Amino acid sequence: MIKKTFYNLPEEKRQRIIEAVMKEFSGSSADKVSINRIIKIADISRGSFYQYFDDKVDLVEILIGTFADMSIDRIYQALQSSNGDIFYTYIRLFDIITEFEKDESQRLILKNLLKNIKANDSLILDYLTNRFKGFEKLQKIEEYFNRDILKYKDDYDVKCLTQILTQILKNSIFNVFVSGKDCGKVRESYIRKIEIIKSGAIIKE
Amino acid sequence: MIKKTFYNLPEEKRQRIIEAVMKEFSGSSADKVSINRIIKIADISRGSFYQYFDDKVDLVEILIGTFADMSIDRIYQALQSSNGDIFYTYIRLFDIITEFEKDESQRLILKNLLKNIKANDSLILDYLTNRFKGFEKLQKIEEYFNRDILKYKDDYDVKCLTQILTQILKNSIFNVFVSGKDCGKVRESYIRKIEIIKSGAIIKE
DNA sequence: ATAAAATTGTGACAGTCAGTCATATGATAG
DNA sequence: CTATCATATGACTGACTGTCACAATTTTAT
Repeated sequence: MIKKTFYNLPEEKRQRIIEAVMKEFSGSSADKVSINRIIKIADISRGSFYQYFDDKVDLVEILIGTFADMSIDRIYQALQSSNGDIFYTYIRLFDIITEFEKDESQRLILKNLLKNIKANDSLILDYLTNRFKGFEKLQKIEEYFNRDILKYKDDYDVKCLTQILTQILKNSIFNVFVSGKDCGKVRESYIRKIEIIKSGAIIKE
Repeated sequence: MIKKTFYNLPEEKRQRIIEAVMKEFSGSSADKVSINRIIKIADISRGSFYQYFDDKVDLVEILIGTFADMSIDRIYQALQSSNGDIFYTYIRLFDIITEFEKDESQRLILKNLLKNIKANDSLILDYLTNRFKGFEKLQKIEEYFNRDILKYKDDYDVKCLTQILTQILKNSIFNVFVSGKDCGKVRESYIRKIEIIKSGAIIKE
């Protein structure tokens, strides 16, 4: 948990720390990140660091929060404009997240961040979902989806479907940022997968 | 890379080390595993350890290899007996892997192993796929699947389909071992997801 | 059998790290 | 002016990994 002392800090100092964290994370993957180096770069004392943060996890939270802040408006907009089409929404999500690939610094930070994230960690997408919970009108992303076009309509089915799509999205994002695969090709394969999920893999008899 | 010196070791000593590794991994998650403790338990010197292994990664390889060895026969059998039904095969894979949940020690090791595995790490399933490459007659698991019942038949489509199924399988395995969710419930949801992928999520018009 | 060479074993050591704690400094209020 | 509270500091502890010069052992050659 990021402590309240961090938010009490004068803007200048807080920014200095955030920048040091970003610098460290663009050079080392999450498990190699050194608090020693960060306090050196940010020019704060060891004791101070532990007065602001519990541990490295807090630093990850800062970074993910930063990325989330940068894209939350566009995601909100994508949800609004998709008219409840769950498949279209997931394609838009991919595009919004891979926007970060264009900025070299952001790409590196995301790479190092994702590289060592635990396999079942919630990460950005779930972080965003949590953020959305704060929105008055939304409880879950799922509620956005128009069920009229879906074959299965009860909550359990919709949940299964979003879980499948989220898994495929996560995996594609990893292929782009961590494995460094060509974004266009990954997108192509991602869309193909969505198509399969949409219309089914077996022939109708 | 596990060094050849490790395999030159007398059986007794090698077993002592493997047991020490298993003991350590059943008590600590992969990132907390201590080489110090392992060499103490196995009663070998620090220098020796580094003559057998490069680093912790090798220990993970030992363990995954052990689990793979335990299940490879059953997986091979499952592939043979499924008559090329890719969906049935993936359900069998889930069942074979979750067998390990019944043994408390194996459950703990797998939990600690999976907990910190990098999100896009190959893991057991891919490890097994690689093993299969060693088999004379097999190149990839995919070649086992009968494409006649599939709507899409070219290589690209089959690859996309197996990737989707593998992702869903991985996620379900994590839910069982790491998140500690009820195996029966996870299985139910896993089968539901396979059903959706199989027959499609949208209504036919 | 003996010497030489290759392999394996050893633990002290250097360098790094995270987290703690007694103490110092600064700010605020009575 | 002093008491209280919030913040800052860096030395310190204990733990960790990977290395290296040297010792012991086994293998090979003579």
